[in-house]
Amino acid sequence: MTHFDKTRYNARAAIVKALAHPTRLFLVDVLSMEERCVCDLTAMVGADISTVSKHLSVLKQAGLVTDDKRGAQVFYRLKCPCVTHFFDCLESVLVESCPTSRQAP
Amino acid sequence: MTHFDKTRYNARAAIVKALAHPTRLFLVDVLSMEERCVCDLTAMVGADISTVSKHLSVLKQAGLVTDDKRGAQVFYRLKCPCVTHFFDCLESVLVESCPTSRQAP
DNA sequence: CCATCATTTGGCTAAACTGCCAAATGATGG
DNA sequence: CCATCATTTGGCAGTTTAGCCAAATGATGG
Repeated sequence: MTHFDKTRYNARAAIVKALAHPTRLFLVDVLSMEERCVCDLTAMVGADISTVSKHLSVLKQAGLVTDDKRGAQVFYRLKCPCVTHFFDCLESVLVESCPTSRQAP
Repeated sequence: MTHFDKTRYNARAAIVKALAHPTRLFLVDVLSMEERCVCDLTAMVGADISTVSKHLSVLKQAGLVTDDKRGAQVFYRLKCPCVTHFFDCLESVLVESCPTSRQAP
């Protein structure tokens, strides 16, 4: 693995790490539909608002979402819609490894 | 977020977590080409063999790879080829967030 | 059997991550 | 200005993760 490779895989891993939490996956899923303010997201997640704010900042730092302050509220939205394809792939991995999905007989 | 949702996002996060490490992303990338034994992978990664073995077992437990013992060697291969699409998506996120890629003027 | 090669497992320390509370910051409307 | 609402930041305790070494397991070939 060359130095160039290391740099590349580190960059990729930074993005994957940002997604590697159930709450953050949920946030990405919600934001893929439409933008939302932090208080709405907090209500949906059901955790402390500071916790949700930190999760959002992780996603933001990874370049996955952007925020937009309007009045006292901050609205977040998904920056890269392609992230949604992630979920299709995740589901197919889940189906693959799920004991109920058998190979053809 | 319902209990069902929580379960679903936990399951997805388990897979994403398994990918959330540069070495494991590298392993998936290599294995997407062809199967490899642990010693080959270890040489490519350039870490202790026990470290690589543990990374592989993380990927295996997440259902991303399978292994196959032939003689004294263990060969790993990618179980779900769709994971490769991940990388395309990751790259586009990187391009998006890269300062050198500007918006249309 | 024994030595050897390939791999996994146990264990340990350092580092990173989570989630909550409390406090700070910022905007809004008297 | 002051009180209030929305959000972020600091900080702490508990949990998880990473990577190395050493030891255990498993197959192979005398």
